[in-house]
Amino acid sequence: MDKKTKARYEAKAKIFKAMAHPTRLFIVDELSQEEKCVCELTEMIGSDVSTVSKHLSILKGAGIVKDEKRGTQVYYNLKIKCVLNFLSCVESVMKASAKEQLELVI
Amino acid sequence: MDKKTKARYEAKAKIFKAMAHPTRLFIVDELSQEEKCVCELTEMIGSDVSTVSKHLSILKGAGIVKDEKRGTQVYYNLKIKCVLNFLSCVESVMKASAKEQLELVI
DNA sequence: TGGTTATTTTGCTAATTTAGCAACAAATAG
DNA sequence: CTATTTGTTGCTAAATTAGCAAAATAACCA
Repeated sequence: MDKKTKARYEAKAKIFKAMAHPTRLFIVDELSQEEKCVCELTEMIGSDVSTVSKHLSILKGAGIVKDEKRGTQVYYNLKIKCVLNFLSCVESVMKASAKEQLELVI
Repeated sequence: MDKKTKARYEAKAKIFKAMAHPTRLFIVDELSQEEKCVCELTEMIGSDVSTVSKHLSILKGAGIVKDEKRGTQVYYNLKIKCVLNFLSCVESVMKASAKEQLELVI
């Protein structure tokens, strides 16, 4: 595998990694409906603000969300809508696995 | 967040995590074209067989690929085709980020 | 049976990721 | 200017993951 191809796979993996955390998937889901400030997300999630802020900066670094400061608050928006398609596929993976499991038992 | 919802996000995250590695993305890409045995993938990837086998078992555990033993060899197949749609979205995330970067420089 | 090939499992260490407290920074209100 | 609200950053401990190497398992053939 040449260097460029390898670098491309690494870059793609980084984006998957950014989504590969339950809290961050929750954030993406919430932001798909409407923008939210860090404080709102923090309350929903129930972790420390610093933890939530860090999750958001990972999503931002991956180019998945964007932020906008308004007054003392920072609002986050979903930047790339197609990531939602990921989620429906993931659900179909889950369904297929569950179905198989079930068939093993029956 | 209730227990069930939390568990669902964790399950989804697991699937993302399974894809969140350059080698595993490469494997998914290769398998999208045609089935391959562990030995073929190992040669392409250039890591230790044990490492490749572990990557494959992670993809299998996530329900993304399936295996089939034929003689002494184990062939792997892509089970869920829609994961390929992920990849095109990931590419659009990458393009958008690169474009932004470029605009900062110009 | 014994030896060979293909794959998986296990043991181990190094590297990465995560959570949350505490300190710091920015914007605003009084 | 000082206090308050909101977020970010630095740091540490705990948990997870990666990858090599050695041992174990399985199928095949002489």
